[in-house]
Amino acid sequence: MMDFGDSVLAMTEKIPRGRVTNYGEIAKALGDVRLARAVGQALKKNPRPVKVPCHRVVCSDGRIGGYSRGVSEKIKLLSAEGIVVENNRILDLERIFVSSSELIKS
DNA sequence: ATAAGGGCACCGC
DNA sequence: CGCGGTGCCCTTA
Repeated sequence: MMDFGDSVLAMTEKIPRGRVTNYGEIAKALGDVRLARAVGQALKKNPRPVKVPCHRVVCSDGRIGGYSRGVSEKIKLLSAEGIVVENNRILDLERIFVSSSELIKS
């Protein structure tokens, strides 16, 4: 059960510290970009805090997106990793962005 | 089994 | 560039 969600969590865990990705990439890594929403659901459900850096997952447009515990907290976590967030937006997104290929790679 | 919601992505205006 | 509407998948009630 929760096979899908588990996969999502696994991908999320593979996101290096100080880097971020978007739901779509994770979805693509799982096979389809349309799974993006489902991905968000999986993270929202309640992954394993700290073990799964769901805060490193943002929107495809570079927006912070949402966060179960509050966007503010998410931004705080990102900042703590050196990720610059301005106006609910990630700066230098492409610089820290992790492609689906990277996620698929183990 | 059916219905509704959700941490989205994409296209069009 | 910004906003709004639509479509997909999965999960929970």
